[in-house]
Amino acid sequence: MSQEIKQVSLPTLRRLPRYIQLLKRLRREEVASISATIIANELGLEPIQVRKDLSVTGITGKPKTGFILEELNAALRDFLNWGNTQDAFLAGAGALGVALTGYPNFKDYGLNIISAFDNNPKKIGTKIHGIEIFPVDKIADLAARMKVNIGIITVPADAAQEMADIMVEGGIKAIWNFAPVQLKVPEEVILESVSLAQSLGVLTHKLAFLLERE
Amino acid sequence: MSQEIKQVSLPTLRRLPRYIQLLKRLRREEVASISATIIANELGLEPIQVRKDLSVTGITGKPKTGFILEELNAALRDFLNWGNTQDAFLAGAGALGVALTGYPNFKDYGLNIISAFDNNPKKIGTKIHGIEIFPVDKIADLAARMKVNIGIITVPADAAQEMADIMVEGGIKAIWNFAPVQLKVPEEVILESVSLAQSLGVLTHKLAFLLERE
DNA sequence: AATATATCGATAAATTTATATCGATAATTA
DNA sequence: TAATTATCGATATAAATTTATCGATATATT
Repeated sequence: MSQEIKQVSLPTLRRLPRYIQLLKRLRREEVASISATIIANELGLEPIQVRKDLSVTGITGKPKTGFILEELNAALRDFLNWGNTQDAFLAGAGALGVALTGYPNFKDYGLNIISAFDNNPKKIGTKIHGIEIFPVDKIADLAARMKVNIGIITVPADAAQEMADIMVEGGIKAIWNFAPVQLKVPEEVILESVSLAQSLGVLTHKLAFLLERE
Repeated sequence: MSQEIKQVSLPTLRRLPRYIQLLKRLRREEVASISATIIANELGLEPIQVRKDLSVTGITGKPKTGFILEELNAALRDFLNWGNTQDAFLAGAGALGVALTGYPNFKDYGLNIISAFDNNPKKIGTKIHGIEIFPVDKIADLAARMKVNIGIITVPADAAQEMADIMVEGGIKAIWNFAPVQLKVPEEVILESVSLAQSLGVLTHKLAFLLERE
């Protein structure tokens, strides 16, 4: 991590998208305002925690009624910079890569995958969900020229570090890693990993514990 | 969460799979023993933290050399119950579902997807990665009869809660949710969610912060 | 108009989690 | 064989995070 003036704690930051998800549903139900109490109930949190989390966005609520939904939504999205869509490259057009390019909600999350990359000659030149696939060795050059800031890694574990290096070389500033390895990147590069193993480990351990007690 | 005698903290539990991943690589390099110091260096953690984490498995190391790799690996996998593969149902044979069924490493993580379920009549009866697709309304009955403990949800957000309800009805004890919603399940059911939005939110916020300072 | 109620937001306390300290010990080196 | 070094593991401290308390205030109710 960089020398960032850590203003908001990671646990708080991680909860913010959950609030947005909830608001998305409530907007459809045309709710006008919402209190921290209700949010907490919906998400299984404590009202105090919700209030504290929301305060990082600078928003203020009103006693008795809570927060104006649209205002809160805007404040959260602004804090995560989701209104300001960033272009991204995706490396690895396998099943997971294809799934990600087809995910319809990323535009709401401030992410726009503009190109995919793969080593498989059969895939190069083809399109997945309207996104063209280029050879992997073009990543660095294209990223630099197009000033792409985000790189998504969906290649197998043993190719992931090389892919990260290429992305860094191309000036990519943030890597979203789906490969099951710990990548090494320079301090100033943001690295965020989605680890299925991590999540599954929590589940299997708890399940084992549960089954044991039966 | 249940009334579980919380022995191991969630942060620790979440790090355990990372240790296993590292060991997987080191095993191929035929390393015989490894110290907490080295593990910490590889994963960007503190040696003390690693030692404390590993201690939950009951393993002990030797001064100067550390832990015997195979022993450590076994202890970690045993703690997560990864040696004891559990059958799982997957609901939602879309792109993400397909990607998950094709993921080759789940068998190492104690997970075995045995059947998939979908509402699309065109998909029913077909196979993905050797796994047959059944109609969604069969989930509860089949889960109960086959004593399947794990359900994986990869359906769209608005169908996810219904799917969770069906799984619970079928006696499924642990749900691995990939839909971007907060599911409501009975207290005794384990719920573990993979939230792309959460992870992406951390990334986009940090990136915005970084770009702002340039 | 007065009272009751739900909620906010600031400050304080409690809890959890991470890190530091240090004696003991196995391997290595002099 | 003695001294040195790296590491473990137990205990203690520090830091981060969550939860509690409480006065203030906007809305609803009597």
